[in-house]
Amino acid sequence: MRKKEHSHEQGGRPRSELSTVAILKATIELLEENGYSALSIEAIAARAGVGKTTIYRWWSNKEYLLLDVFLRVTQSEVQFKEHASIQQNFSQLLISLTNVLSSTVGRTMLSIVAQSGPDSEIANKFYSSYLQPRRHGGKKILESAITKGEIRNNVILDLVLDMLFGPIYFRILVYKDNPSVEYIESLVDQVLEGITT
Amino acid sequence: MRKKEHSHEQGGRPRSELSTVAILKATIELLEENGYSALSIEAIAARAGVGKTTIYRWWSNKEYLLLDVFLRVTQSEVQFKEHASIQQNFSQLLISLTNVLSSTVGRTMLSIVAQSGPDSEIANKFYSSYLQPRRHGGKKILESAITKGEIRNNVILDLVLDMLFGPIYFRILVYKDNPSVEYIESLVDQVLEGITT
Amino acid sequence: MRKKEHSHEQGGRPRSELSTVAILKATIELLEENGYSALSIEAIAARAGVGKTTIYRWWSNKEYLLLDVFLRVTQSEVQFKEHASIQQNFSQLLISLTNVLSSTVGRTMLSIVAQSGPDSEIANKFYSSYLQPRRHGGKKILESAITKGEIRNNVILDLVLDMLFGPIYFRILVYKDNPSVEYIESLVDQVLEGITT
Amino acid sequence: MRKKEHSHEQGGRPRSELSTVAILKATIELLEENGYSALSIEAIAARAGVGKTTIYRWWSNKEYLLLDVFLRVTQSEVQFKEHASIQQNFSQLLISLTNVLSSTVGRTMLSIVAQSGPDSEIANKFYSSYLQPRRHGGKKILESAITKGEIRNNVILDLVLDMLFGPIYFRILVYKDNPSVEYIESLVDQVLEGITT
DNA sequence: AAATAAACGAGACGGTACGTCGAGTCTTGGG
DNA sequence: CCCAAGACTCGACGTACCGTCTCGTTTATTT
Repeated sequence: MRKKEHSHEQGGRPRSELSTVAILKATIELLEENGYSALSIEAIAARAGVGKTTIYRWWSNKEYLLLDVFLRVTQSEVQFKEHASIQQNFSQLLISLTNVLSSTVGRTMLSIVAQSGPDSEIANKFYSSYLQPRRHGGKKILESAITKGEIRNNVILDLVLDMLFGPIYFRILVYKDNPSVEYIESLVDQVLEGITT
Repeated sequence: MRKKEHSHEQGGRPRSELSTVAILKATIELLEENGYSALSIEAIAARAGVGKTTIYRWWSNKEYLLLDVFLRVTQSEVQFKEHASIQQNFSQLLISLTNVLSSTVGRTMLSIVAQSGPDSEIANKFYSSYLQPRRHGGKKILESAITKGEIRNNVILDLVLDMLFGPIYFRILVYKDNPSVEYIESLVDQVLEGITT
Repeated sequence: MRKKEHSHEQGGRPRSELSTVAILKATIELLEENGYSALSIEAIAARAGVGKTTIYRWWSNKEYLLLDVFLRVTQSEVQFKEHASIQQNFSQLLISLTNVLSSTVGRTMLSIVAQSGPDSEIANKFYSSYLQPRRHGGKKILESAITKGEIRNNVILDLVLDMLFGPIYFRILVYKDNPSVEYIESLVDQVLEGITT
Repeated sequence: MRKKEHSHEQGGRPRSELSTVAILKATIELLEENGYSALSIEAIAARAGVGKTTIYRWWSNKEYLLLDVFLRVTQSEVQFKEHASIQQNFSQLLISLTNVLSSTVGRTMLSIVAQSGPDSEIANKFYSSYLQPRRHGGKKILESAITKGEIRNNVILDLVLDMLFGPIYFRILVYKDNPSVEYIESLVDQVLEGITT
């Protein structure tokens, strides 16, 4: 489970922002250098010049630490442009997703989720904080297009979204072949082919 | 790397089939009971009534052991029926794939692949022994349909295959929601929608 | 080589005296019960209720541990009584030596030294911490007797000391027949026979 | 315990002298190269080009193998010259003893004996095959001298022998300082000093 | 200013599992 | 029946990290 929120209402030394940043920085560095399997809390603490206790005080374990790193690194907005075409909107969404997930931190985060069990809190945090917003953005694009009559109104939205997102995850996670912009555009075109009016 | 092939041409006690089977059996049992993260070579050896050395003699590490377990469990044929419809052929292919990959061993194997680096030998073995054959089966179905004129001849085969396989992997690996038969049939229908003549 | 001295000047949890004592106690117990050859660090750790790491943190290996046990057990003074006779002084020295070396810990320590190479650090520690002081005590007795004119002044001191100590070690180490008080007194008498004026 | 005698009366392949010699040779070589603690049956078998089984068929363990090596290497006679002086007889006896025991094999054998328990079969074999004969030789020298009236007839023979042998073992085993010829001659002189008429 | 209180670095602690080594045994085929 | 080869079970090795636990110290807020 995740660490209890520490409030700081009645006295005591406040949490050190310096340490926090050093820890996150060390985590990313060591991850890039040696990969997730070789990543140890002890090494992070040493590199960050921090006691192990400080890490455990704020994060329950490596996975929560990685989740935090991931979320801090990828705090970009999900924007949806009303005036752009469906293709453009989807391409932009998927390209930004690909950029994030094909980074070292992104791939690591994905593989943690893949590793985790069905009701894992970490996976749920990842869904609600990262995945759902992007998926919701995709849904908005589709609904807007249906309203405009550009897309058939009898399509199963979740299925269509899976056809758009699924191949991206698949190529990154399983095939280790990060999708190019051309790939993404072809994918969007091909999916739209089957659902346009 | 993988263990060197041990030949048994001149002399020496032959490899014990009994031990081999006991190891594989113990691995599956412990995996089902406690999950991959709690799976240790020591526990496998103890459960199998086998020395640790015997495990390390034949498998470099847990991952190769799991790969071996996976491949022995899933040695089914990829059949392709000429007379069945494209829908039927694809549905059958994806249903069988889903059954395998959503099992405990299957999901574990997938997450090992997800965890592994880009040029991992383990991932390559998994591709060539399991993934490629299924994908090749899918390609054959498509090509046959193109020859029959049922599918447009300007579609990008690999992309279409990604649209079929991708969502399956995605739901199993990331969403932990194993695809139902209905889901798979809808998926096949929706993909075909965009590529039929 | 021996473990580096750990100081505890700035920070860190201090070394646990409880664990240290438990380890030394367990070592002695297991040694008495099963002998040195059956003595394992794992068993000591288990018996002492201590992690193996804690043992390895403070002692490089079984031999240093045994040396430490030996020295803590045998921290007796080497006293030399001016008013007693040479015979009495030597008998007392050799009896106390025999008592120590014919104990389980003592014999074990001796056999470790016997086993060790010519420039072994462990043997040197044993010499300087235990052997040399007793030998020095013997030398003092001889020199005092020479001054008093009771012993010829042309004897080779080291040789005489070897004639006193050698038989003791020999009987304990090789013949496994611990010298009795009578044996020691006869030995002292016989040696003195050849060197008195 | 020691290996049962293998008779070779009713057929079967006879014991290979070649293998036996190769094993003994390999044992000595590896002992000289790396010391006793690093000496393993596996290494001996490999160096000798011999199966481990062959070693275990004829020797119960490393210690018996070493004993065998020792006895084969030191199969010299204990001669006693009637016409030589007591000094000369003892010096010769102790010098030859020193030469044997200060060799690598000799020191190893001694330390095995030192290590062993009080009723160890290996130690007993060593006594009866090697030590007792030399000691008996020493006793004969003393008795002959008493008969001749050169030595007092009230000395305790075993004690005198201990005073001669003890220092030698002591210096080799504990002090790792092999006695020189001069040392031995001084020792013999000093001991005789106390027992001559 | 003093007292309180929490966070900090350091690092020792009990554990678990690792991957390796060697012991002594067993099982082949071959001499 | 011996032998080389080599796989077997078993037990211990010494190492790496885990997550927890003291320490003495530092940095705030509250009295």
